[in-house]
Amino acid sequence: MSSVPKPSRLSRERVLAAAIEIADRDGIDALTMRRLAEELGAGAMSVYYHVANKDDLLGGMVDLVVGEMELADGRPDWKEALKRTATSAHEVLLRHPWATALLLTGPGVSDARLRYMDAMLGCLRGAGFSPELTDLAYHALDSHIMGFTLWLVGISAGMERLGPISNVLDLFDPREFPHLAEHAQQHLRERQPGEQGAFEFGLDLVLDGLERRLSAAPGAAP
Amino acid sequence: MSSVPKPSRLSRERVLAAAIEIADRDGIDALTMRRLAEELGAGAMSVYYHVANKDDLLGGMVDLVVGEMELADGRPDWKEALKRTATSAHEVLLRHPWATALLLTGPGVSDARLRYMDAMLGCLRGAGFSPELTDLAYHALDSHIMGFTLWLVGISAGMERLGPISNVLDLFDPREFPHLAEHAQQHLRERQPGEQGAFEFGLDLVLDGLERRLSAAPGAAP
DNA sequence: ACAGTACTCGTACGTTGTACGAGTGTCAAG
DNA sequence: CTTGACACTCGTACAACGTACGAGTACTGT
Repeated sequence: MSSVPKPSRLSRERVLAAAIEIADRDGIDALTMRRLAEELGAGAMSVYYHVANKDDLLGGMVDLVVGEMELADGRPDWKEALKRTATSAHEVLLRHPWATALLLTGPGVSDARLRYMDAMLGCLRGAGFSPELTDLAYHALDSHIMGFTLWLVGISAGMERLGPISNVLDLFDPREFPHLAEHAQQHLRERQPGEQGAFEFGLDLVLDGLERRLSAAPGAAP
Repeated sequence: MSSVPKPSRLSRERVLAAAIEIADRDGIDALTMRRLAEELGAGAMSVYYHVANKDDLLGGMVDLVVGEMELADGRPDWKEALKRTATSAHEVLLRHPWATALLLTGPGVSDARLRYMDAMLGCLRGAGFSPELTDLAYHALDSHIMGFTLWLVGISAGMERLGPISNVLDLFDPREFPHLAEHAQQHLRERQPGEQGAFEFGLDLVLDGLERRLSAAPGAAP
């Protein structure tokens, strides 16, 4: 009768979507197989027909998240192209704060991940980087994207746990850690624009450095 | 009779040391409260007298690991000083592969961590960076250290899971991901020196960029 | 109508973190 | 020596987790 499967029927897509919703809303620890099944209005074990096990579930979720990222294209301005993918990846990962840790510690690499990597590598090679430099550049960029994002979601989670305000100076003695005190006050001055700026600052640092390395030793023309 | 507590008595130090040993040897997943107690020759619940709960245990472990890291000092060559802390942190984290993820996702900041941060911030301020630039520089450096290290331990673990050799080209179609294939072969050319070089490459990228930003806008003399 | 396939789910098991409270040893004061 | 307080150990028990197993149900093509 129904050409579209009734909402009571499950599917891998519905399972993954519900799992992502739970993780986004209540955190990755709240994502239980039973809780996921409940959200889907199904029995606990029904999920296992569409997903091999929890690792497979997590892998599928990460896959979808990575799929949201904008791929590096072959526009003439390679720095701009890389900046766009990097910023896109950063923003996507901030939308799904649980994903970054999974991406870095997860078991396997998904197809979407391979596509993302390949696009970035292609962008670098197209810009004239040698295979060796491309390799190094890729890891420098990826480290910054992942490292910065993971740090940001980490302290965001920490902030929430500590309550709304909780004077920062209660956490440590400004006498013992004078530079840290200054650093904390620095962070309280600006809000979101400051954090975003920090990501782009480090990104520009890496990109500018890469540009200099490129002009110092341009790749051999094939 | 015994001035030194008998080895059958536990202590927070003995508990944390045993926990780190288990995590280093068998991975963080093998670290169970029961397994830890067994290693200590004690009953499962005895551990809880010296440690509030598992989070406290993990926090204490991370604290010890961070304590191993070489602090940034005030030597005249600030780039060299930062390179030393960064490399030290990288090496320490490679000795304890489980620690990086905990450091970035863990609940609270420990005293050792605060000391480490303060030393690095102090080094930057001493080099003449303004508070704003110091803030940005610190996060750029930290992101690279953590991001690169976490990526490295991640793929190391992944490699072990995949078995000894397992031709890389079996993982994806070189036709579909040509740049990725080149990247993989690039990685197989050199061994350990290549990976270490990649960390220092990204580090130099950041440090060189910071030096340029510094000379472009030197900090105000206090 | 029937066989087969696709899918659902109730029950049950092993493992985990840890709350609870009863035990043991040591030591200072009476 | 007795007594009580304290520091510390640990056996039992429970709730929550991932998931193996197999019986149940619904849909499909013949």
